[in-house]
Amino acid sequence: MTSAPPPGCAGRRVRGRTGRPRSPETDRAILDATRAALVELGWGKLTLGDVAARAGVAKTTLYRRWAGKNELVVDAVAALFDEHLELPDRGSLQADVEGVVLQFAALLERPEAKTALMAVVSESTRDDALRARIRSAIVDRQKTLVLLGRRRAQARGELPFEESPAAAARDADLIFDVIAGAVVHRALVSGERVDAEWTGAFVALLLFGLAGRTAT
Amino acid sequence: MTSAPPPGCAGRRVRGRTGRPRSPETDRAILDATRAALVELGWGKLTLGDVAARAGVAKTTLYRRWAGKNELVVDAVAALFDEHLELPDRGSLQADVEGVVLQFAALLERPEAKTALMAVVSESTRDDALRARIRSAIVDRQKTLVLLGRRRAQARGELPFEESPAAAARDADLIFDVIAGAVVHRALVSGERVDAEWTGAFVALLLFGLAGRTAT
Amino acid sequence: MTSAPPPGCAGRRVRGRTGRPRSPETDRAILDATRAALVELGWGKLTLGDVAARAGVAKTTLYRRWAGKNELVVDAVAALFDEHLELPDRGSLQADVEGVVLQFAALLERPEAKTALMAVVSESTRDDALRARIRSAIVDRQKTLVLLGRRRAQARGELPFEESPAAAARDADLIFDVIAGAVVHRALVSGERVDAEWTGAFVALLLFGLAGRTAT
Amino acid sequence: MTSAPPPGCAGRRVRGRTGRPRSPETDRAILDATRAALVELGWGKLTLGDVAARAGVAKTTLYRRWAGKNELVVDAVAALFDEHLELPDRGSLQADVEGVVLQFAALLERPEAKTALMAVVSESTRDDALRARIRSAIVDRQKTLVLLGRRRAQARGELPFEESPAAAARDADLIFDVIAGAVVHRALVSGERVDAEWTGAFVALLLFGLAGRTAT
DNA sequence: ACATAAACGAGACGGTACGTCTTGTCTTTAT
DNA sequence: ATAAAGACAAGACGTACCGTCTCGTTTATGT
Repeated sequence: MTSAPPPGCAGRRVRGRTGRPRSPETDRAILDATRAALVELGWGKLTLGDVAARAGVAKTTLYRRWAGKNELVVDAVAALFDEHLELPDRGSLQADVEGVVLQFAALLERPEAKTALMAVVSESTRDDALRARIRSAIVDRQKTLVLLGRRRAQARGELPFEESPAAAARDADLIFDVIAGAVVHRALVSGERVDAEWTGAFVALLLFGLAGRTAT
Repeated sequence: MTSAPPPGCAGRRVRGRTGRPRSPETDRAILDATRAALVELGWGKLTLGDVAARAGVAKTTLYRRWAGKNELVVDAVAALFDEHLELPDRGSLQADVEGVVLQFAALLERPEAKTALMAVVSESTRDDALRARIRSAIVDRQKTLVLLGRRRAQARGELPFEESPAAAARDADLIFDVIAGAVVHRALVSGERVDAEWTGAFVALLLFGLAGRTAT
Repeated sequence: MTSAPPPGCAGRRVRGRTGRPRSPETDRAILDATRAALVELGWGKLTLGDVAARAGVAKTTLYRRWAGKNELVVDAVAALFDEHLELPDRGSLQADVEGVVLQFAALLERPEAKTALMAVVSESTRDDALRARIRSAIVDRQKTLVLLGRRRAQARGELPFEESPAAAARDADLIFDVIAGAVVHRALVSGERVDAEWTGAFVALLLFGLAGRTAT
Repeated sequence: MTSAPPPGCAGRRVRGRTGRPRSPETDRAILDATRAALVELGWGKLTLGDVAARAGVAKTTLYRRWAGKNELVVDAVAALFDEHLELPDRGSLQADVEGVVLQFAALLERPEAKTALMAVVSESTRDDALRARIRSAIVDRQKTLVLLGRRRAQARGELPFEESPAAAARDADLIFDVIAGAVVHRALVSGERVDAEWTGAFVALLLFGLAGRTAT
């Protein structure tokens, strides 16, 4: 999960060849400014006029490329996920899961990710286009980690192969929601740190279950 | 989780006995109007002026009792949680968990809960007072369900007693984050329905773990 | 123009004899507070809540006695005119007029009089009741000075007796408007000081006219 | 006093050449709306939001050009003075003065002038910038009429030439305060009409003085 | 002495306007 | 054609006062 494909900013249509071309540096400057503003102001106080000023860019330019605050922030945050999530092989399913949990937790400690993630999710509950954008820019990218981890565990013999592709997909979705959900809830709703101790306890629960732990 | 203690709206200080007392009907009218406005407009478009108008109340009156949008919405949503979450004894740990998961999912399908919950969580990442308010008004109330469920399961012999109060508290927190997190993530981030099938699979995973399921 | 009749605050009706009587000190405290607030804040920023607070009195008490800002300020300012305008006999018409002009100018240098006078006049252009109140509380009191001065000048032989009472009244009104108008305009509109030099030139003009001055 | 120089609205600074220029029609629309609102509502009830709505303009646009109610109203009223005061040669000093007095009186019968003039004068007692604005926008323009009238009277031999420029200026100021003050006081404070009869008596007094009238 | 009734303080209340801010569009000049 | 600057209409923001109201308390009578 390293080389990001073009951020796919919504307003960008395939253009004719005439006219002054859009500066690609401008894209970067705006996204950087967005992240910086998120850190300082949070979602609620973030304004597009302020982002434009920070980026040294006219508001017009900003609106030419993104439809609004939501779209801009999704793109700005998506880049963070691309840069910071990966799944090196740590030799066992348990170690792999613990690794990705801690990585995800580190990401969620960044103020720009923390604030923005919940905010855009909140907005997406009333905006289908936004939900789709979040799914493709953020959720689906994370989900590949689950698929990769399972494939490795299956190769090691830690997990059985699935009976059908449909069951496999359902199961991956479930595991993804449990892992991502637990980490997000711990970090943002409960407001507690996701440290090694909690991670260990969580992965134990995930692998062996409430009942399984009892038996152990 | 039925009889709600007074909603504890923050602005209400212990006052002297002089002056006209605040009308308690006004409190209710404002909270009802807030929920109605959330359904229609969502968090982003919600306006305190609009809430005041719906409640047939002056903006001043509203600001006299709540410091802002966040505080108001937390109280308005907290009431929903109080009214709609309970844990009737269904005879087994598995049935109890499935019951509460479905109940929680039904709550999260209400548009006012959906939008508002994530929005205030997002804001709480930059506002400690708000986080405390959410914790006491929403999170802690839900957490009692976990404690109650565990006590029952222990009474039935499904779960062992904890070694220490500290360990018990840590474990309850973990279980709570896993259940609530998974349901919220499924419903709001992944945007999929939390139906009986998913619930069954999730509870199986929770009870027996990835490894345990394999063995079964 | 010394012993003021009761300030005649509008709201005071003849009451039954039971019930707690209104405190006369409260009247004074409110009028004093009004003048003090006028000095500090001016007409535009003056608020009745602030006056009440300064007087150590509840807003209700204030509204029980005066209908609003205008009425209150007229009464507060009228007292100033009562206290500060009089016409000692200085031996000649010229000296008498110069004396009253300087006295009036001194009054208009008080910030509370300055601001309040023009403000209530402005309001009175759209409020007949207020105009009547100003006339009886302020204008008529000043006008008696003109009548007194003319009587003295006639006794000295400086001015002839009028042919008819109607002509006498018209002439007194004219002289009053010229004197008061010139002083007010100089002091408040032109914003220049009314000093001995200007007063001398003005009274010379008033007595001898543009043409008469030329001849002299 | 016909062709008005640019109204000189305070907020207008010399700007760079980029950016959308301010619409000059907007200026006119706002000033017209201000006068209309003054007629209907008077100074006290006049609302900048209402003015903006009448002018079909956003409040922001209004505040971009004027600092507040006072400044706006001064400019709106100044235009009236520019349009309605002039001094055609009527052949004699007496006729000239009577003409300008009646003209000024007609102006002061307009409700927008009546209310607004005293109100801004009242505010100007606490605001030096406002006083300066009134002086340059209204007072100084009127004063030129006095200068013009005197020059004509001197040319006709009705008045002598002044000994020094300083004395000339002092004298013009005095005459201006007497004429304007008397008319304003008669019209607004005493609340009586300035008709031909009063005007005749006033101009006679002005030309010949209290003593001079007696001799005649 | 004891009721009656108004005055009084405190402060909630429904309104209205404030002056500022942000949004997304539009219009200009400059590159 | 794109960029920067900034005007613009729209409308929400949170605050301040308005004038009214509802309380509980106090202070004069009139019995």
